Parts: sequence; structure tokens; C-alpha cells
Amino acid sequence: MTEMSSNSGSGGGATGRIGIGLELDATHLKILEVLRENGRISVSALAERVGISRANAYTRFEALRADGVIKRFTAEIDHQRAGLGIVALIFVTVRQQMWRQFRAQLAQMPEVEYCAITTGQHDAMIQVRMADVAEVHAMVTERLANIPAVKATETVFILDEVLRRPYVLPGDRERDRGRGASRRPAPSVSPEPEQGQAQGQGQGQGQGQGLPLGKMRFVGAAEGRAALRDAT
Amino acid sequence: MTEMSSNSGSGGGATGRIGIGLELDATHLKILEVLRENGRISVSALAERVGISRANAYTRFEALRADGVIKRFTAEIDHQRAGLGIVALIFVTVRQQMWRQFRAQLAQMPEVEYCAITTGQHDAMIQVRMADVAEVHAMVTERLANIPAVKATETVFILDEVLRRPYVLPGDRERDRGRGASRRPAPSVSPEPEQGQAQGQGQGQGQGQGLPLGKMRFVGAAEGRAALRDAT
DNA sequence: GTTGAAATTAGTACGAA
DNA sequence: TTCGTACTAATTTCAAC
Repeated sequence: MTEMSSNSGSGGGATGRIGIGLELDATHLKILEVLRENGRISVSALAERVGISRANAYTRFEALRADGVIKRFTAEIDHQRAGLGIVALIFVTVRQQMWRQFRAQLAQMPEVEYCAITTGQHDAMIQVRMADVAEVHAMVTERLANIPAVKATETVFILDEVLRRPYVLPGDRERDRGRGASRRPAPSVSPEPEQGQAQGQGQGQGQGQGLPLGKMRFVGAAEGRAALRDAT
Repeated sequence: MTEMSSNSGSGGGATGRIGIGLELDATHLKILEVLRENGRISVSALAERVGISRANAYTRFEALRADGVIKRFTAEIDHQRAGLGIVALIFVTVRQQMWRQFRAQLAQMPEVEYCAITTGQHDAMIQVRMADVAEVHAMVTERLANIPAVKATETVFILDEVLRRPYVLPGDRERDRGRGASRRPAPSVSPEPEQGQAQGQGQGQGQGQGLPLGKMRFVGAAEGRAALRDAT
């Protein structure tokens, strides 16, 4: 079912905080970089590309896997070719204190590719992939509408997927052509506890103040999004 | 830079339409299913799990790869552990006839994980992953704001990623617990040309009519989103 | 499309630097 | 820790069926 809770467990209690585990050095990141581009590379070839010994590569590879930094390996497929060429985003308003139910229902929907709880006007964003537009319609009106936890939805279709990267790594930033890149120090790789704190507090509201340009908007969480924490 | 244009080339001219290529049968889909869960499985083990001979598995595997159905293999990593625990969605309004420039600038931003052109109030959605909230702020105000093609942005933070599947396959639908699943015939695997047509016409607007419930909204493209096609 | 055997490569377990 | 090597197990390739 591929459930995640990467960002949860930060604001509430001490639930499930495992500790920092592995400290990632430059070599680890280099390994991840290679694996992001070619997940099927042999460990020998990986060792060569990273510039370490075969044995070392095996050790680090296993460590990354065991520690959960690498969650899994997967194939990236062409959805068009596989018969699911329509992508839609469904923004969902969830009824208060029905988060748990909402999440449970979501797990029952295999056509959902991605779901995230967001700040802003809506509570969650769902990405679905279907064979045609009518299927999206059916999914929203028949399946989502029948979930009591769903108060309202807003559906938007994706006309074109401009780019999708397997994932972003720290260090990607350094490789861009130097135009106005932020001059703040590079983020430490091992995450500080403050990071998690920041999320749980409905961050984002105050960010818009004092902007030089009026065209930017940062929108925080609606009403009682704090109830989110109880739902996991 | 991992650029995609899966949905493009449908409405406009005959540009880059390659043809159907490979016809995917049930075995192909089964292979994709396994590869989605374990991208590093050996072809031998794959053959066993799918129930075909090794030689057959090799042939099909190669065909899927050569035909582009499988675009690449990648590792799924824990962003929190890698030091990029903050995820944000930036909804962008793009200035008319500056799409090409917008796309070009996007390719220069390695911190962008996903970008899609959408119908609805905004023109595009960008997903970024950063070390902290301030970095998102800096990215939006310093980098995005400096792009002339960007008329306005709206940023929303992701509080929790509930689920992320590597990708959805036709057939996933059949496996769910039978609650109100649409009774329409299963989509044929080889995509019909009508699919592409549907997208190019700014679909979605009419979909909301005649809904039994008032809480669903389908929102089509704003003003002149048709200009999208010229931008590729 | 399948099976079986050879060649290659991958994964493991050491000791040494 | 990391490296290098030798050993074992597995995978890929190629053949004939």
C-alpha cells in the first residue's frame, strides 16, 4: 500500500522518532546520485563510478538500504504507453476529525498515485492516473463523494508533465548555473530536530510578510488543520 | 534534465507521434508490476515470479526497455534522511506566450522535483523539496520571482505525504475491495488515439454539469491555456 | 517460447593497510 | 574504515530443442 509518514511524528509526541541513524557523507550522496539515475546498476559498477572499492560499496549500499535512506528500487514507466494517459489533481477538503477515516479510504484506492496533506485553501491533494477523463469524473463523483470524510473536492487536469525527477538531493543546488542562488550555507545532511518542529506549527503564514513583490503568496493551513496529528 | 512531454504532441500537429510501438499483454503488465515493487530484481527471479521462462523474460524485459515503456530504474529515497524534509507546492500563473521561457528556466532548477501544466485557476504546479522553510521562501521570492514568465505564485506547504506509489498500472483498479468501482469496461492497454484528443481540447469544463452532489468542482483551463502547445 | 549448459559476473568473507 | 583478494553462489548468455 506504500504508506508513508515521513513528515509526521514531529509536532505531536515522541512517537516513532527513531534517531538520526546513519550520518550521510559525500560518498553516500554520490552513491544516491548514481542510484537515482540507474537503480539497476551493479554494485561493482557503482563502486567504480563513485570511486571506492567494491567491498566499501557493498557496505555502504547495505547501510543505506538497512537504514531506510533507500526505501526501495522501482521502475519508472511511461504511463501513456501503459494505458493511463490522463493525470488529474484532486484537491480535497476533509471534514474535521475524520482524517483517520480519510486516510483509511485512500489506502483502498489503487488508482491514487500520490496524496499529501497541505496547508492552504484545501486540506489534501490527490494525484490520480486514469485511462480517460470520464474515469476521473467517475472516480471523483462515485468513489470520493461516497467518503463521509470528504467535504468537497476541486479537480484539475494535468495537460503536460514538464519534468519529473526521481528525487532531489542536497547538492543538486550546487550544480545549477549561478543565477541568484541563495547564499545561505549548505544544509547539513543529518537533519536537525528543528526541521520537524517547523512543520508541525502550520508554517507558511508569516512567510509572506515583507515581500518585495506583491505577486507572491504563501498560504498557511486552514481552520483546524492541527487535528491532522491525531489522525495517524 | 529528465524532461518529459508525455501529454504533449496530442492536440497540435503530427509532431513526434511515434506510434503505438509495443502492444502490452497481461504478461507485460505483470512484469511491470513486479518491477514497480522491486526494480533491482534479477531477470531470472522476475521470470519465476511472473511464471515465464528466463529467455522470455529477457526478451520482454528488453522490449519494454527499448520501447520506452520502462523509462529508467531508480531508487526511492527517504528525503527526510537525506536532509530535504520540507516539501512545498508552488502554483504558478504564467504570463501568456512566455511558456517556452518558463520551461527553459525550470530546467535550470535542480530543486524542482515535479512540474506539471494544469487546468484551473493556475497554470502550473511545481513541487520542490528543500532543507527548511526559509529555503522555499528564498526559492520563490528570489528565483521564481525573477523569471519574467512568472506572473504570480501561490505556495502551499506539504504537512504529510500520506502515500506515494511508484506508479499506477491498469489492473490496479481490479484489485481493490469491491466498493462502488466503476462498472465501465477495463481500458484497453494500447492507447487509442481518442485519448490524446480529449486532452488537447481543454477538457474538464463540462464535466461538472449534472452532478448529483454540489460539492464537486471540475475546473478547466484559464484564459488562453491553448498557447501551451506552442511552447514546446 | 522453452530448457540446459558454459561463461561471466555478482555477492561474501576474510586479512592487511 | 577502507581496500584487495580469493572463494562461492548466482545470473546472463547462448545454444539446441
